[in-house]
Amino acid sequence: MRPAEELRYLILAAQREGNRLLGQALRPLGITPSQAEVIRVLQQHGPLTLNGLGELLVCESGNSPSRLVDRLVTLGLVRRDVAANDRRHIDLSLTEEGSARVRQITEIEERLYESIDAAAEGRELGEILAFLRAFVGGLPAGQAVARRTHR
Amino acid sequence: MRPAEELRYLILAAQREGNRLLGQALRPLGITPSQAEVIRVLQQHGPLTLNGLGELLVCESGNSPSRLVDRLVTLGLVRRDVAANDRRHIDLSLTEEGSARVRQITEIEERLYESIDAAAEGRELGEILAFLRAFVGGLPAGQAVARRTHR
DNA sequence: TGGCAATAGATTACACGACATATATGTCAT
DNA sequence: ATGACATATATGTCGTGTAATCTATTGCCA
Repeated sequence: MRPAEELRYLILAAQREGNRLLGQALRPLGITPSQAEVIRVLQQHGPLTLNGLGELLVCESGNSPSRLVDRLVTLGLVRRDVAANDRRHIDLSLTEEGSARVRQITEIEERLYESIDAAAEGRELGEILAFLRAFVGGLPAGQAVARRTHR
Repeated sequence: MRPAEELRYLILAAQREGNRLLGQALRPLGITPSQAEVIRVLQQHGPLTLNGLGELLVCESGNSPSRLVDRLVTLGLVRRDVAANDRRHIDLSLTEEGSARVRQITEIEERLYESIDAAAEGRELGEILAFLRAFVGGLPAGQAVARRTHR
C-alpha cells in the first residue's frame, strides 16, 4: 500500500477514534463533540451570527450550522436572538448554563490533548502540522482552523 | 492554541475535506466514499463475511456494516448469500456490475493520492505515518488499517 | 417607488456513524 | 435431547455531514 493511501486511512482512523473517545468522555455532560466545539467557539469568539459561527467551526465547515445550534438552544445552552438592525441575522451567545459547562469541556479536551502528546512522544509535531496545513489550506475546514489559531 | 489542539482540528479538517473531494469525484458513479471502500476491500480481500468485512473497514470500524452493505446490495453491486454450512454467516462478494466499477474507483482514488503527495512535497511522510499509527494503534480503526497494509 | 437581485437562515432529503437492543442460528454441557 | 450460552447479523434511534432548495429580509437601481 503506497504511503499516501495509508496516510489517507490513518487520518480517517484518527478522526474516528478521536471523536469516539471524545464522545464517550462528553457523554456524561449530555453533549456531543460537535456541540462542544460550538460552545467553545462561542465562549472564545462570541457573540456571533450563524454565518460567523460557521466560518470558525471545523465540523460543519461549509454548511450553515443551524441544526447544530437548534439542539443547543433546545438544551438551553445557547441563546439565539434576532439581530435588531438586520433581521436576517441572528445573534448567538452562551446562556448561563452554557457558560457553566465550559470548564468541564475544557478539562475533557485537556485529557484528549494529553493522549495526543503521548502518541507524539519524541516526535516532531511541526512537520505534521505543516503537512496538514498544506493539505487543507484554502479549503473551508482549513480556513476555519487558520481563523481559530490566528488570534 | 497548543500544538495538540491544532493537530486535532487539522486532522478533522483533513478528513472532512478529503472525504468531500472524494465524494464529489465519486458522485458520477452513484456511490459514496464509504461504499467505495467496501467495494475495494471486497475486490482485494473477498469473499468475506459481514464481520470479516467490518474488521477491514476503517469507516464503520467497530460497527457492523450491515446497512452499508444493504445499500450496495440494493444498487446491485454486492451479492449477499447466506453461508451454506453456518446460516448465521453471510458471504459477501462483488457482482459483475460491482467489479466493473473497480477501475473507475481506482482512478479516482489515484487522483486523491496525487493531491496528498503534492501537499507532502519535500516532506517526510514517514514521521506522520509513525505518529498516526501510534495514536490509533490498538483501537479498532487503527487495527483495520494495519490489517489492510500487512499484505 | 416598485421590483429584482443578494444575503442570511431554515428546511428537506439521503447517507452515514455510534450505540443499544433484538433476532436467528449454532454450540456445548449435562 | 434440552436448555443456557455464544455468535452473526439485523434493527431502532439519535445526531451529524453534505447538498439542494425554500423563505424572509434587505439593498439597490431603473
